[in-house]
Amino acid sequence: MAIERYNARVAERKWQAAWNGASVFATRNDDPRPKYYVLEMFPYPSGRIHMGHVRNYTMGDVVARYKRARGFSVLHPMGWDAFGLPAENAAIQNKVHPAKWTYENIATMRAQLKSMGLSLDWDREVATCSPDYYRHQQKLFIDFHNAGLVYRRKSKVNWDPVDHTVLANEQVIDGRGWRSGAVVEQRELEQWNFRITAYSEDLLTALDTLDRWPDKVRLMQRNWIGKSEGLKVRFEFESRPPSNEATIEIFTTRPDTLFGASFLALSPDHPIAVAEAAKDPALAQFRDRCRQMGTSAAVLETAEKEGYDTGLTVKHPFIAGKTLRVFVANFILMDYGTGAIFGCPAHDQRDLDFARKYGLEVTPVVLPTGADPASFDVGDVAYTDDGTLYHSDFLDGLTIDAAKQEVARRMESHQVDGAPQAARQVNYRLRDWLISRQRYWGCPIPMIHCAECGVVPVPVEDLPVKLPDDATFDRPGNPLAYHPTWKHVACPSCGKAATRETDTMDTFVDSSWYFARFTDPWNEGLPTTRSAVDSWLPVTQYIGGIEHAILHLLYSRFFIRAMKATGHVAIDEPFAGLFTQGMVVHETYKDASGHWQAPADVLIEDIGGERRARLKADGAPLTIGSIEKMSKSKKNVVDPDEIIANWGADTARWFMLSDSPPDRDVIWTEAGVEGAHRFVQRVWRLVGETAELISGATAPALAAKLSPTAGALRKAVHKTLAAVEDDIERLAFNRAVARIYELVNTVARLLVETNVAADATLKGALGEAFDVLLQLIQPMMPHLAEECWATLGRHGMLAQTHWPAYDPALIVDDEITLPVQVNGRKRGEVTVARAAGEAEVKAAALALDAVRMALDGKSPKKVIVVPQRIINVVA
RNA sequence: GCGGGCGUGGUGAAACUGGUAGACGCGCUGGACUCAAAAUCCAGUUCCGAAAGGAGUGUCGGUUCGAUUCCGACCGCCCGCACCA
Repeated sequence: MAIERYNARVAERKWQAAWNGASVFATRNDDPRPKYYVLEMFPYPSGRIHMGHVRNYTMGDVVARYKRARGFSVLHPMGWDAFGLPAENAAIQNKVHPAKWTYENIATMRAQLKSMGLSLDWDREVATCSPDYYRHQQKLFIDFHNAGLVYRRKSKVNWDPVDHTVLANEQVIDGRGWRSGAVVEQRELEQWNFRITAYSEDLLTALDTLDRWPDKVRLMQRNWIGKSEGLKVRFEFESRPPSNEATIEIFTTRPDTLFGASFLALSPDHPIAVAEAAKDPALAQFRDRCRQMGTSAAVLETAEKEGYDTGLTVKHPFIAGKTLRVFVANFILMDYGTGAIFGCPAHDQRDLDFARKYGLEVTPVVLPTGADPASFDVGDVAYTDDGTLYHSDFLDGLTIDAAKQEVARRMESHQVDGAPQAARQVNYRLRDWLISRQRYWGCPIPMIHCAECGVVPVPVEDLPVKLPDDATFDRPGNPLAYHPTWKHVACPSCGKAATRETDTMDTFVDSSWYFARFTDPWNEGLPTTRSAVDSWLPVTQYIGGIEHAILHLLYSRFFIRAMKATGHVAIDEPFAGLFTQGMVVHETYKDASGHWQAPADVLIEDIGGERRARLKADGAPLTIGSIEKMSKSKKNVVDPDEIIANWGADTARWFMLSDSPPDRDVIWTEAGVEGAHRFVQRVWRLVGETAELISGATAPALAAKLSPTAGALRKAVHKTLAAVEDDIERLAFNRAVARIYELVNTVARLLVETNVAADATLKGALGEAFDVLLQLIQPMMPHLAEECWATLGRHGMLAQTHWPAYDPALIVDDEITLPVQVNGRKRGEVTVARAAGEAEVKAAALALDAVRMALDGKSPKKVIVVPQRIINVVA
């Protein structure tokens, strides 16, 4: 009987409709079963989904379907990170309103995601650009404001001259805007900030509780927060400067090296530097030069340390009569520590470079262990390792740590100009989160500026502050600011004419709480419903790209803390489990004139074992380039729509899971897709060939005494079941796939080699094998699994079926085969009873020909028997 | 510069806490079926060697009965941060 090929196009549409019709994936908040919240990072509606989405959402869907089958009430929602610049750029370039552009993209991408057969609860869909969503974000903003977590301040900002907007520090990469790539300029503007630094310490220490996060991400966040403990030290001026300060305060993490101090350096933006510059034109000039210097990594690396001697001097705190010159230096940052340092050239490379350039004294004060104090000297490399203090008076002989303590102790109790000379200080690299954006397509900041009352929050009953529909995009700058009427309102406090805040929020705000909104997106009155949000959060398993290791994940952690402080949630952390998946990469192809060519237009041939590429259209030879992340610029993209149309969603899903470990990059290849599709057809064919044979033969036959073949099959089936469970729990999808291949190979071989019809117990075992196999495949290839399930005449939909339990008795063997090594090299193997004692195992091993030959009549020095594992004979 | 990670066949990769290196996939080779092709099925496929045997997880050393796994040095690649005092 010929079996028709599996028609993915027809079957996938059919089952998607069937799941939808039965609302299989709609999740109820009042479901009493244990909850499991699996979430993939929601997409930006850029136009079409790409292969990265396919990989991300396939992984999440495997987890969702598996956990559902395991009896959990699974929340698996989807939404749209829908505000942002591309919509506004489209408005400028194509004269289409950002809302229209965005919602059309959403419609396209929703259809694409649905064609993948994802088990999503679409009833909970949210789009961050909808007033139904952002009204609640405005409420959160006001609550944060009232709790002191939002403030406005004039600050030097990173200004993107192409996008005409302010960027957060995190959005400046190598001195360029993260989206536009334009060199960022410095400007002073009144900006709204979230006080993320209020949680610096908590965000840092709580990383230790996130034991289901990758170490790498936790380390990145730890470094980003950048805690350092040190001392703020006040140096007394020898002579008061014209600005009339008595002291300069510096920050140091190395107070132990104070006896090696040879100068002080101030940031060009330090108040004293500014004040001095007002009277010293040369210093003013120097400051201008510093400001013009770029901030890109390339510039900084090559930039020389430069300083300007202010002529001011300060007293050394411990060495009577010693004075230090005060420089303004280009390498001192104003926004870290106090914007001033003391330089100890012997033990800091930058200070050393500076000292050598300006002929300043270099006195080593830390002696490496074992070095000779008489001869130890620092050349052009500062000594920054451990050692013992010397040349340091009362610190001599102390360790670095002890010296730090001693200096702090003495200075804390010593008064200078009416205050302690030093105070212990913890510094963080983390800065507050600047959220003001001068753009239209974002969540309006719900504040009103009144000449009388100052800055007043919009009353909650007036929310949302909606974006005007009739904005225009024909000139640069913020469309909200030059809209003729939108910003003019009455002050909520005094009723007089006032203006709205025209800044909108950074889109990272939108994505900082969407996972909470999913728990009850129907609540019109409040951002969250406490009973829902507290029972669903934290997200059990969050899956997304490593590129969000800092920004999105740190902001979300801050947001949950702020939402807790304002009574919107009870939890401490948003994501209990985090998984960062690798990228989808592809070969690149270039034609003779250096233009990139798309994989769809390329023909790959194997000529004499060498892969060659030609253009499909005219056969022109192409160069095969390196494997890189799929990107439009290199044209090495594969369109998910085409793959799904040609091969089916299940083939795409299976390939995404099978080839590489999920946290590593996966190389998309045509051959790999063909292989995946071959497997789809193979399963279908096996089911088709066997359906009639095993119909009606299941459990009853198993009760009888099994034939050896049937018994062996059952063992294989249950072992695979146990192993795949374990693999999916660890998100080791590639291993699960390999085990499923093995099981299918076993079944296929059995069908070829055995007359199944003659063995009733084997029919039963085979029936069970297919039931289990389809269940194992279901999370990964749900349509195929359903179609096969129906073909076998099983009842109901697989998507609603409970996961089978493996029989623990079947996954252990009565007899085991142990490798036998001689001197650590395998020489043979012995098969013994599982329960065999050490003596018996040893005897069996020594009886092996290979072992006897190796021993050559002598008795072994030692025989190591590792139970259930291995025997090693030491000759 | 600082911090972290990774180097396994032709190739994507397996090998849980030290215990049979290369499971599974791709590719390739041979065979069956076919007038032929596609599809499918069977067999083989780390390297050297006809075989017996030997070598082998970036390189060199160490610990161990036993090392892809642990330790040290080096080489190469990747990622994050970066004048953070």
